[in-house]
Amino acid sequence: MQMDDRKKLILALIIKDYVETAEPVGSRVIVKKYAVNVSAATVRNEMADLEELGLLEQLHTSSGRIPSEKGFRYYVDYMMEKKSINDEEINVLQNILQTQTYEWLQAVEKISAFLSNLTNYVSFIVLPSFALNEFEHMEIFLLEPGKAVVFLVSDMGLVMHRKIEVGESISSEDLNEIAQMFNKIFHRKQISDIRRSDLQELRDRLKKKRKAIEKALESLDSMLNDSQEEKVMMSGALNMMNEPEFKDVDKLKRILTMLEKDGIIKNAVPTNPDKEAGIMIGSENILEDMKDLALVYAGYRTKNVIGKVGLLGPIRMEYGKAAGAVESIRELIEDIVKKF
Amino acid sequence: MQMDDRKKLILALIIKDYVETAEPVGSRVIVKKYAVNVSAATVRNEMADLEELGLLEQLHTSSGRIPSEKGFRYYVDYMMEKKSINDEEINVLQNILQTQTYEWLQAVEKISAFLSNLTNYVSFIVLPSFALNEFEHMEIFLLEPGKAVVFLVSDMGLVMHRKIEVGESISSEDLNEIAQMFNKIFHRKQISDIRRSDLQELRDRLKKKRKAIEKALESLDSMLNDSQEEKVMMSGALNMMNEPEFKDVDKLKRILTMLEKDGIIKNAVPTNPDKEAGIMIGSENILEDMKDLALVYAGYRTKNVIGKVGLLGPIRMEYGKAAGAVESIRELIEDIVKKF
DNA sequence: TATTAGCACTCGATAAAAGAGAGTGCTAAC
DNA sequence: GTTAGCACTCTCTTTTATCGAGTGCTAATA
Repeated sequence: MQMDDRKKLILALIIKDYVETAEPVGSRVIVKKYAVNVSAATVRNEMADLEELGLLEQLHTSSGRIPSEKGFRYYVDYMMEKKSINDEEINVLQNILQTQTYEWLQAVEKISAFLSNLTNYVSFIVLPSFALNEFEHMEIFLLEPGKAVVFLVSDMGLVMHRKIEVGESISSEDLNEIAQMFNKIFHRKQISDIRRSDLQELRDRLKKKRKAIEKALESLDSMLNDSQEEKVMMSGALNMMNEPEFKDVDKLKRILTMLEKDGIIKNAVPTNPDKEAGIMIGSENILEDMKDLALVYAGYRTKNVIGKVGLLGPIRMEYGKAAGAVESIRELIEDIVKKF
Repeated sequence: MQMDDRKKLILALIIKDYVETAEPVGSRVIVKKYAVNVSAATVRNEMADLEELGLLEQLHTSSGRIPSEKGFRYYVDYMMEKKSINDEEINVLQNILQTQTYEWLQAVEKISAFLSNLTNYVSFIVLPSFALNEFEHMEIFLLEPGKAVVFLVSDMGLVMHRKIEVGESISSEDLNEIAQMFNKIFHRKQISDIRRSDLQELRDRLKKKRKAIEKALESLDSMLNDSQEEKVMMSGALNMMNEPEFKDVDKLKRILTMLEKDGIIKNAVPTNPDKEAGIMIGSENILEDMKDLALVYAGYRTKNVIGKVGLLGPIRMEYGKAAGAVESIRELIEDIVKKF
């Protein structure tokens, strides 16, 4: 059996209606609500065909049809139109970013919130691991005798700081010297290339300021470790509460608990995502736990590193809108990155 | 009518059972389950008295009794025993803090998570506004020509940083000079005392490095603004899903949406909380939106500033455990503060 | 040959009725 | 003051009846 135009139309209408109402769609609805120029009986025949093709399913004999995962897949592959975010909305966001953010991380948070508000799905942004970037600069300064702060800056402009305790006898100049030494050795190295052996070498060179150096090394080490992981920003998790498929508290609980779990999203999104939005529908998802959800994602590039941005929602998702929004935001993030 | 010992016992047992089961408690349960040495009929008489006193209520004529808000209040005021966290658990937390935290904020996050895990309620910690503390130190350094980072340190050990753009011609030494100037003027001032007039004065003094100074001032200003607000850490919000009173998604949604709202907790907790746990039950709460919840809170002091810590849960709360936990954590926070 | 009107049938959803059971309040006896 | 006994109340669960949306099939129609 072949898909002809009428079958496509009916599939599209069923998806549209189902996405809107979350209810099975009957033949009458198609004819009346969408003013299709054939009778209900004809539509029923087509629906039976679509079911045979695996694109629709019936919850029970006398219910209307709902799109199957395969049905959504067909729609996404052959019929979907992406709806980009309009300029007005982008301007709103740009405005927020310009007036309210000073840091890259803060900006990411706002963007994520914006994306989830716009779509009413759960949005996420995965930040490329700091570890892939280059060591740009470090600095140590004395707060008071015995206490100092270590700063680490990557070329991406990420700044981290950590307080350390040093010997009471250590002076500002000592710390400066240490910092300069560090900078000389590490400058422009990939942070991930800095091995413990380097650190050991350094440790040997300066005997005198032993404690201070140890502590500085420790703090660097911990910052590196800390930043080795990709960070994930998620927002709008509570939007899931609005979806009728999760109106049962236990189901909702499963979903929200899962989303809260650290690293779940990192693992859910394929590595090396493209600029084009990728879509995973229900059981297509990598993770078993996500078989009741749909995922729309894309990758953004910052220098040589790839970050991810995307949306999570029910299988009954507005894929066109979601994909369009994700792609728009993906582009916007790349622009923002250049600024920071 | 007076409260005698038997009435107290029965009230306590009803509360205990109701907290445990979330079901109305009948006279038989009291007699059988808790091996009280009187007959069910006697208990019924006492229950009728307790109802007359307003400490119990009945959902309908033939249901068991549940404690009223007034009943919980009586219990809390006259009968509750606080259950502190045991040392073993405290050790677990201490361990986490020592091995996994480097920053005050990080520590607060862990503590809050610990508190919510321990009690299965929603925990929060309100950080005293940075603005109340003293300006300790600032530093500026050059990242690359035209770009610099400004650091601000308070005596509480809070460190903030912000990137700024300066003129290409500005050298490291210039920035140092500016920083020293700032430090001289502001050292040990209450951050909230730093007025724009001070900033203006400074601006006038150094004409040459105009742009750099402007930018540094701007960044300081924005950091100060940023930190003027109290920060709130909340964790375990999803614990609400476990409470039978919120098994209805709409109710749950109302609660979670409210909790997510920025500043709600800040406003919910009375100012100047004591070391002793304070308790607000249902409609005793300041905020109308919280009339279905109970709040247990205490204040911790850091130097001259007061922070807040507490728990939110259903009215049917284990008040003894909650109050004990909050007070233990309150103390622990004060200890931790001293370290940082 | 494709389309459609007509109709019996299915099955979930809602409503109404019946029954069970937990718990009470009251009375009278201890 | 306490308690056994008992009628009564009211929710909750189960059962039964009814409704109606939607289907699939058949036969008529264009």
